[in-house]
Amino acid sequence: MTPQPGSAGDVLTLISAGSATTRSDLARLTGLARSTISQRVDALIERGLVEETESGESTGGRPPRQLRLHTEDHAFAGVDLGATHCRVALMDISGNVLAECEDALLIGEGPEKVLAHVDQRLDHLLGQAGRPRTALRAIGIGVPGPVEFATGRPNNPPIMPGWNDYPIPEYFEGVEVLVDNDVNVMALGEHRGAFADTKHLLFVKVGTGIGCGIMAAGTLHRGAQGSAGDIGHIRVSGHEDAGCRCGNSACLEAVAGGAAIARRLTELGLPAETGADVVALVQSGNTQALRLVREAGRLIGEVLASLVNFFNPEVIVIGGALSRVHEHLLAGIRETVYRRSLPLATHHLSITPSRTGINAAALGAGILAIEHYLSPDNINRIVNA
Amino acid sequence: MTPQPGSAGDVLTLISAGSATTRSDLARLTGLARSTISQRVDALIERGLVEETESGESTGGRPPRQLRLHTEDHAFAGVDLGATHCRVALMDISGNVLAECEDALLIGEGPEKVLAHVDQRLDHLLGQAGRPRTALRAIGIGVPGPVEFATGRPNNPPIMPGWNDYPIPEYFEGVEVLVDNDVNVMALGEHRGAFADTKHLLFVKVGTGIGCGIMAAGTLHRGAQGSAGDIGHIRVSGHEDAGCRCGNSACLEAVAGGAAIARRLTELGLPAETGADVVALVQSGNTQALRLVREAGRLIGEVLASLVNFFNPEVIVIGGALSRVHEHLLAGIRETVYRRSLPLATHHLSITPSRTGINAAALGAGILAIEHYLSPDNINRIVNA
DNA sequence: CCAACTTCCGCCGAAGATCGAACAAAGGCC
DNA sequence: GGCCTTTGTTCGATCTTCGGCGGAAGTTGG
Repeated sequence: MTPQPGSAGDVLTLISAGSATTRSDLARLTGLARSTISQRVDALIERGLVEETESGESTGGRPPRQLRLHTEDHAFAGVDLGATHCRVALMDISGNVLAECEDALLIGEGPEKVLAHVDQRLDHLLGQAGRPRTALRAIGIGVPGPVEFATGRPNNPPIMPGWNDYPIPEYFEGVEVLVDNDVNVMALGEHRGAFADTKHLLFVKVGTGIGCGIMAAGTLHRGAQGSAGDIGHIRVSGHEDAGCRCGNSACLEAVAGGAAIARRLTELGLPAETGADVVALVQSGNTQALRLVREAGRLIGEVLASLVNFFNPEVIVIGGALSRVHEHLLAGIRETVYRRSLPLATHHLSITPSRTGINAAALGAGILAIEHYLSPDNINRIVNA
Repeated sequence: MTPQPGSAGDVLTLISAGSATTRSDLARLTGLARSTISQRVDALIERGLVEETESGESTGGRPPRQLRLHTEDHAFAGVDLGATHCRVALMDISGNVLAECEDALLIGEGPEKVLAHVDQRLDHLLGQAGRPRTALRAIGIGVPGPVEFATGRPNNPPIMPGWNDYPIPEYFEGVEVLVDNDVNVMALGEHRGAFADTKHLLFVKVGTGIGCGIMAAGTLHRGAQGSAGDIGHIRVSGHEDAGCRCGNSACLEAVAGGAAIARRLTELGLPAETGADVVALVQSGNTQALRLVREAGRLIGEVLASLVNFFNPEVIVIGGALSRVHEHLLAGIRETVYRRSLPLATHHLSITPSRTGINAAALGAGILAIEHYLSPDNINRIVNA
């Protein structure tokens, strides 16, 4: 229950985080005797979790033997299930992608069909990477709807017919499965990949709909029912006429989501259906589309301005399909946030486009799986077994 | 760094939280041998942190000796500094109030004068409780403005002239001092006092201004600059004409804060200046005042509806001066939140008035001090010294 | 009222974990 | 090549923890 540094799990955490690459580092960081560290490292090597690489640079004495995660024996999968697609990334224990794939897949087909597809893809990718199925330690899955994280069951998801309360982890046998909302895993992936030393971060996904993943104190904030971050249905002023699929009106998503922009473009005589169509129009230089995207940015910025006052994040990352035209979206967002939020909160705030891009969700889901496996508790269990 | 249950600090945490009251409980909860537990408990008793009380109920065998925090040798202070008042509560280590006092005090007098006043009050209360100054282990202070928690320095506080960047802890020698925003300590006090098993809670203070304390995963979320929870300057729709002291317009505080309501009542020919005046008018049955309070509730509810979608708390507690007429305020808040937030987030959400009342801040500040002192790390340091 | 049973708690030898000193290894520096 | 620095291992000493035993202090049942 208390920080008492020194278990094998802690040692591995330090190696995994890159905080320590040699036995001496570990001794210094943990305060343990060098002999004790050696013993811990030996145990980790014996379990195939750590390996020694070439000797490092000498600093005037014997050069230290470098340590790193042993990347051969284990595999992890990150699965990104969207409304109409499925991406799977196979990763090694240090987060490198070994193989990945993407196909069209309708989530509305229901859990059995979709998960069977995922399972088959997993086998395929494992074969491609030359690793046996038994190497697969954990799977992370991001789904487009709220999930009860502890059980991996979707919780009344609006766009996942047939999935309500379906126990996704039970479908896969012999592997640990973690299921979370897609925006949450994107936030996790972005945080670990690009902003690891940031404590409080918001990841805003602007696609067909609008959602937000929340990193608070370095961990995902999921809220009481796992529905935290559902900012798509926050009301924006001056759009009472815009009805939303949720039954209310003036929801952010109903005026600034990709679908909403597409609809308004269609009304202007520019046929568009999806966020991708909007992006295409903007990239073709259409000024109407550009104006609408920037206006959407302002509306999103209005909501984010409130959330900046409330949550006081260090970084806001903008991702999702529409972030492909992020310069215009960001212009609107920044303009509003910096005008409407308190100076203290905005002074050190940065608002940036996603760095992980299209694969954000799959990578984040994989990281969710890896971090679960590498958690000190789990490692101690493995080492002491 | 890892949960490795068993240090003296952990044992004390279990006793303090009431999770364990006997040595057997401790052995069961920690998984340590009974003999080891006895040794830990002995050390804690020797340091004057734990004491044995009467034997408990027998369950068929020898009755266990009950353990509890030793409340005699230590004292902690919680200080609530408002714009115009100062409350100090002296508490024992288990959070019971030994003595308290309240006086009018203008925070604008500046740190030296105000802190000298606090110091004198502390001596007075210690005398009243019959404890020497040396018994005072830690002081928690809540101030009406943003604070850099790590250093205890106010950060550009708007209503605390002369306090900017003043290192409050250094004023007190030989005692640990923790300084935080007043709303934060109120949230902490309310959480520990009434909603200890709640993970995510918002405490909304409606007084002259409007602020919010955030408990996320059982701990205070302070944000990157310690300005999290500053919801008073979130924009509400349809009140563009209402100018706010922050320079923007349509801020929640400028339309629904106690000062704003008082101003509007004055315009209606009902002279009022402060939140207390508003409360008095409502309690006297004035329908104009009642209408305005309810309307203020709706506006606050509009903002909270957004935050419920974003943060997904289990409980929202309403406190502050205006919560004395909470039935009317809450009616407006509930009405709007339940209409505008997503069903998943509101289904198990409860919105209730504060239970700790007028002393919320002083109690919360005291709890901040006590929890700091009782933190496993600190206790281990004390026991191993 | 007393014996049998249950639970609690301290004592103590055994087992295990950690430490630190000494030593070996491997490079840099002159 | 000799000396210095840093790294890593070996090994006995020390400290911690465990768990069995017995005494303490109750309840239960005849």
